[in-house]
Amino acid sequence: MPAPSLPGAQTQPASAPIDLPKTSQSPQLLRIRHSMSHVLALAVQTLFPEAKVTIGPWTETGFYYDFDHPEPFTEADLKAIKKEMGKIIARRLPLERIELSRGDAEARIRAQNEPYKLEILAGLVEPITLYTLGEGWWDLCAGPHVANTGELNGKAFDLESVAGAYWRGDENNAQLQRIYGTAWETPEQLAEYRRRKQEALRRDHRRLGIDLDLFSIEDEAGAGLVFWHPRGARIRLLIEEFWREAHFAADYELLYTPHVADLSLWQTSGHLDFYSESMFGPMQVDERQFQLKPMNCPFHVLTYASRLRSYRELPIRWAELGTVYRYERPGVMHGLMRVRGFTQDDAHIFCLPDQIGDEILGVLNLTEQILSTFDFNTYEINLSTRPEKSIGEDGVWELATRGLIDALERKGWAYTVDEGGGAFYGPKIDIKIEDAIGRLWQCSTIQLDFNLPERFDLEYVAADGSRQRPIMIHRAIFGSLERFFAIMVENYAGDFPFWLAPEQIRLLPVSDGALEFAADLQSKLRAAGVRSSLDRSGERLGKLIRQGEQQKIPLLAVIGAKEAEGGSVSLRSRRDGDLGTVAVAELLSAAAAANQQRAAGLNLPSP
RNA sequence: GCCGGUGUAGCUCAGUGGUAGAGCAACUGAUUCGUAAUCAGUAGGUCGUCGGUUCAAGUCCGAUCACCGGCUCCA
Repeated sequence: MPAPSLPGAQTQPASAPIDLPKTSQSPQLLRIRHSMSHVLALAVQTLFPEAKVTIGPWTETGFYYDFDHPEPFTEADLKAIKKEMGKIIARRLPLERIELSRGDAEARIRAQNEPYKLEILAGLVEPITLYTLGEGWWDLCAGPHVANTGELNGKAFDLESVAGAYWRGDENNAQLQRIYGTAWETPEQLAEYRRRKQEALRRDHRRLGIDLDLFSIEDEAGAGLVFWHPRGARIRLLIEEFWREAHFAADYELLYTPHVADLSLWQTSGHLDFYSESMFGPMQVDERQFQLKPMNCPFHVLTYASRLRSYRELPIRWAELGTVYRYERPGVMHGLMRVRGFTQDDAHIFCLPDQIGDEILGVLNLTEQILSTFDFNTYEINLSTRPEKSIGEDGVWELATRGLIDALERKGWAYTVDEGGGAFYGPKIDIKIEDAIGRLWQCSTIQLDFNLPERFDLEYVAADGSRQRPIMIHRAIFGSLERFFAIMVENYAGDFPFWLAPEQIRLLPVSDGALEFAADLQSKLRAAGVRSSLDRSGERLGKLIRQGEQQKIPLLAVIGAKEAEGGSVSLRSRRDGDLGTVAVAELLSAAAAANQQRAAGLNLPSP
């Protein structure tokens, strides 16, 4: 019997997964998508002659085109446009490249009355090229394109959505209407693309957050403020416990600092000058103004400055799970990914200049250890160097940048360099992780800071008795716990490894006769530090199993008369299927060991 | 903040100006059951919020809040 298709069931592709080429990896696909955007523009101007064209590039999965059109495009319009595009493709219209002078191009654009094209022309260097599409329609374009629309597959494209977009990406400019589309070489690729979109939807942490009762965001409390429900809170606690353990092992100390502080602190730090738009407003308390903290760094800096420091103390490594609040504009919040209150796994290292390399290497090792525990094993590393507008002396920048490179090379991690991409106060390393469906997420960041030690006049006493400025390193591994949690939920699709599951084992009595034995087993599990629940609903086994699977419980333990008598359970694993009969003693020790080792599943002795 | 869309039961959704609905979940009862849904019953709503039009508003209009898809932003 085929497996029933259920919301909670794993969706497996029927055959081998189809490889989906990215535009940047396939010259032919690039031509297809580029031409497809011209076909879209022609279709729109055929149906809506008053629409003005602007730009229409390819994207990694398709293409879009921005139009200036007074009436918003509707879903029905999209359907009509798609139909018109189909007709254009079927006519096998040629696309021809024409090279012309600036004057000729300008004359042609004026004849068509396309104001945006005129603006684009002003920024182009000769030779100017345009591409025709059939008779009469053309667009300023560098290409390349397919030779004729017969190379486009009328069954391998779709229009996906309409969105607002600003002319030249500037919110002070006119708002245009962007039509997004996707296009592929074959209908099979389109189907696979749709399947992957479905898969991303299935993994959406906002969906899973509701289904698995992990967290919520409450209207009455405000947008972007997270309520962790018991199951989500338990997972977060497990993450935090592991994080603390790893930090102590890496010779960090932990800090707790206030959530608010006198506004002057943010004047000293400089945040008020260039960050105030992202801060919650100040509050008046007694005679002083207080500020909800958008960052933890000034607090760690104050802690450092609380007494005189010797060079013998350095490096100092202080970490804090610090909850910060930042004002995000309405309309930008997104589940747990972008919120107004979140917890950073922040740490600051104060060290001597010649300790930079070792310290950065230590951070890289700790980062790898922590991320790989959540099955993120593929990284993309970026090194950002000194920008034009920056503070600090050349020698310090060079020393610091060399320290970062030195650490990356000792770690053996390949990286790309973003010249001039650093912050004004120091160079940095950003780490992106790849998830189970190939998406990249930037979580970890390591930044050197020459600014804050200066502003707060941080010092240590050197060997010769002189006062020197320490080097400050900011680093976060998860970045934001909320956001990392969301990424992790989507990476696992809600199927948490055993050690992270809020409910690890659900005990399912076949009938009420097994309840007593099950209750006894539950207290044994609790004593062993294993999280379990006992279903007393009296429902039939089939239903209990269905519910357990839908709630993605890692282990279901069926308990009937047989098991009660033999002191065992019949185990069913969400990842590995039926595990057969397991003695209670074995279950207890295997489950406790799995927790201890932070394992994905139990290691049971073979039967 | 900007463009477009959506707010009806815990969840998914139906309801085209005239008595607020379904499925699942919940609760109660019966059933005591062996690996993805037992049966029956009960309860659950200021239709996001505020204002307006109308004899009458879930439905039409306005404002507002939130969410969704984007844009912009994210030292």
